[in-house]
Amino acid sequence: MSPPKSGAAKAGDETTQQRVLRAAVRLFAERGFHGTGIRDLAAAAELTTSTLYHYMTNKDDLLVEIMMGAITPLRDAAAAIRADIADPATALCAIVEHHVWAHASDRLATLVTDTELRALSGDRLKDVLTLRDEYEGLWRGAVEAGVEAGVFSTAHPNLAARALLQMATGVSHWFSAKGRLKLDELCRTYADNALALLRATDPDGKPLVRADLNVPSPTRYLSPLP
Amino acid sequence: MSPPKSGAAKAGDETTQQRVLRAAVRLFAERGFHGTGIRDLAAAAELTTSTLYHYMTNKDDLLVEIMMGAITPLRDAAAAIRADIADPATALCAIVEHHVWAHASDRLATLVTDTELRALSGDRLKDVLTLRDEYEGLWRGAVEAGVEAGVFSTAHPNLAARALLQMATGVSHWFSAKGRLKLDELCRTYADNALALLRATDPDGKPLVRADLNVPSPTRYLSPLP
DNA sequence: GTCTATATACAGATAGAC
DNA sequence: GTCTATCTGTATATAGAC
Repeated sequence: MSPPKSGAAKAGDETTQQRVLRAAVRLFAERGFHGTGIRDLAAAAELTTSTLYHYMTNKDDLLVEIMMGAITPLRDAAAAIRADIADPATALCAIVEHHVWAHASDRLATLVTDTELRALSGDRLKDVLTLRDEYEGLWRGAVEAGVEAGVFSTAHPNLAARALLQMATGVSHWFSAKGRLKLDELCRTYADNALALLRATDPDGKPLVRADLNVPSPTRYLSPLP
Repeated sequence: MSPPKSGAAKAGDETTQQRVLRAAVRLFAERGFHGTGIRDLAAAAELTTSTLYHYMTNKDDLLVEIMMGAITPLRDAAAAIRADIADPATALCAIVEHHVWAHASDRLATLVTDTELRALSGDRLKDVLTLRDEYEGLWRGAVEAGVEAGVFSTAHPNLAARALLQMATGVSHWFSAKGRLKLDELCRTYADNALALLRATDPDGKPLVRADLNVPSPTRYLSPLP
């Protein structure tokens, strides 16, 4: 009930915890988890190391927090898309586009999530892996649904799903908002690439392209921010 | 001229330097470069830390050596394929298959190469990046050649090339020789996926599949081992 | 909530005997 | 070529005053 002592006054202001998370995401992405020291982290968040420990329990848990925060909305969005959209080609496009959109617009957090799994072990690793496996399962399911419906044609559906996922995840390695390519055009192109790779066809056997479909905007399935 | 004091007697034996490299590849892949200590490295190579330094200059250069050793043969093979094979679809398949073959059969070294670039800086980073950019350029060129010949159809050839490369590189994250999928079948599937993604067609406009082509074996373009 | 100061362990790398 | 011993710096994390 009492007003906060510092910051967080106006809406849109960043809490100290968010500042810590943002600094960690940037440094973990630039230098890697083990390449980032507590002192680097504290300096980037403009805190002393002791104060830093007031806002986190330890470095490992900070990484888990970043990863969970990146994967959970992806899984929720993919689950919602599969529940909402019956047409396999449209659903797959929506999943691909949401994934690409997230990896481009939250590039560093997704990059950390995809590259620092080996820094974790034990229960922390298990928790993140469980979530990630759920998410991958939704991709596999989307591909399989299309194969069963006769819309997709691929010799190894599971292999294709993994290939598509890794292709789309790669966006976080190079995307720049300053580049020539607009975000929505990028998403559409990856959806088209996915349909092509799966040799998607309409009932007449004609190759299916994204423009034939009514794919919802990638921002449609945003999770409410914490 | 004098016989070596220890090991390296019979052909097929491993020199101490090779043992160091092998240990480094395994540990860097498992724990990451910064997650691997000099002591871990020495223990894995069954040496003391001092003796380890007799076989390497320092940890950074060891990483560079691993990366160069992984990328150089890939670049050489892709360059040879582009020089040898005029047909764009066949050349692209050969490049994809060689890449997948290398990433599956030398999984850990390629994984390290693809994930630890950020551990390098300065000239060391520049050297590796130069080589990697050359390699990526060969992929781009192969895709563009097919687009210009009217064999491939894609809205963003450069984007497609990068997507294909990242898709194929992903193999090093999960492949296991013990799995059900045979290596040659894996290579063929990725080549087919690549043709599909590029919407490759024959002169009659019929979708092209890998079985229509005369693709050389991935082992055809092996570099002689050092 | 924020600080100074520090505990304790380990990092990469080397000296110098044999 | 291999060893024991060690240098020097930095790692994560905490104690305890304010």
